[in-house]
Amino acid sequence: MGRSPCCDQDKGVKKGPWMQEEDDKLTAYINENGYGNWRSLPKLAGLNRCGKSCRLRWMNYLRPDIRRGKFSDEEESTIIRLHALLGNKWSKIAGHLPGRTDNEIKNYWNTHMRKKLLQMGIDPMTHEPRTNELSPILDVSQMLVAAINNGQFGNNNLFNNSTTALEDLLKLQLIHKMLQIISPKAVPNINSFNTATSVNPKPDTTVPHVFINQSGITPEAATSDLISSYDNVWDGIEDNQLPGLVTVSQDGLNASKPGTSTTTEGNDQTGAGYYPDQLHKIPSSGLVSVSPVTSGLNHPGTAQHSSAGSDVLEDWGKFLDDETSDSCWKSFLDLTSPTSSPLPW
DNA sequence: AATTCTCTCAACCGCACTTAC
DNA sequence: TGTAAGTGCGGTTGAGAGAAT
Repeated sequence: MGRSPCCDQDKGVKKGPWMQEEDDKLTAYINENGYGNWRSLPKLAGLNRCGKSCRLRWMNYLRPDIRRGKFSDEEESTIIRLHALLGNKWSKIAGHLPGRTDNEIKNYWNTHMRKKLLQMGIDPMTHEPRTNELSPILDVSQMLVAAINNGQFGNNNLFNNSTTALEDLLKLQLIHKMLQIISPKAVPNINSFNTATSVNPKPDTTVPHVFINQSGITPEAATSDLISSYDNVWDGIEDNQLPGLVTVSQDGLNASKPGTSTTTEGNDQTGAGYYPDQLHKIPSSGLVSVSPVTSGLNHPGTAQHSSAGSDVLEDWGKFLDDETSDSCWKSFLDLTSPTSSPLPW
């Protein structure tokens, strides 16, 4: 079905800014009769306007419950979180902000908040750190790859369900780094580990010691410090509590297993690497940001975009709406919500 | 004081979805 | 079931205001 022509488009109806007299006519008519059929309303109200124009004027300006003025910090935070969840669904976002119109929110986003996020190094579309800000995540994931490739986990014990203290530490550090990027003020500052030595877009896996703790603290002690810093944030961590989990295919990663050649051409050792079983399930859309364009965390250093984001969005929406959920991931999300701690913006 | 530039936001445009027949 | 009318939505535009030169 094609587009239907706009009502009265070619009948010389008035366009442009509304006059006070027109506002009065429209307000008076709707107050007395309500609104229902916008197409017929202009004629009935004595207005030489298109019905769409009348609807827009009423919805965005004349409605009595319109809230005007500067957006509050709380409203800003809400918009950011909802935009991360819903994308440019302005009317849906407006539904969560009483008195605000989709048009107003859209304008505010495009003129203020986009700039603000860009200044913070956050991509306003994906809500993910822009390339440079991903480096800490890449650092840690690269550390894992380097450690695995160089046998730092011992006799491949990552693959027989045993867990080393070092492995625990590295995993926790990876999550911690991600949380720091998402909300620097909301996560504890951990001084006991200082593993990332440089930002290296193409990690040198021939240097096995890059992840070794510089301060000499043992992995066990560092892990203990990190865990205690989060108190009960970590409580109840279990697999599969986050909607949109994907299982990373080892084959799809062009992976190399530990113990195999590290120099074979075409066998990617430089960041994509091989993910141990324990790390196969990763959030397909990041911890907080959920947008139609999702991050390719399964391949650090590349920007893999998913075209199947809608299902994940729905899952996230249901997940976040589920008040009964006691998922540990919800704890993470709550950690960044304005009700529990201030966001950096 | 005049001109130019930048920013803001109300309004428009056109597509897509829903509803009615 | 197909079609047209009605409506909603998101992207874009452009006039006006304020800032900068």
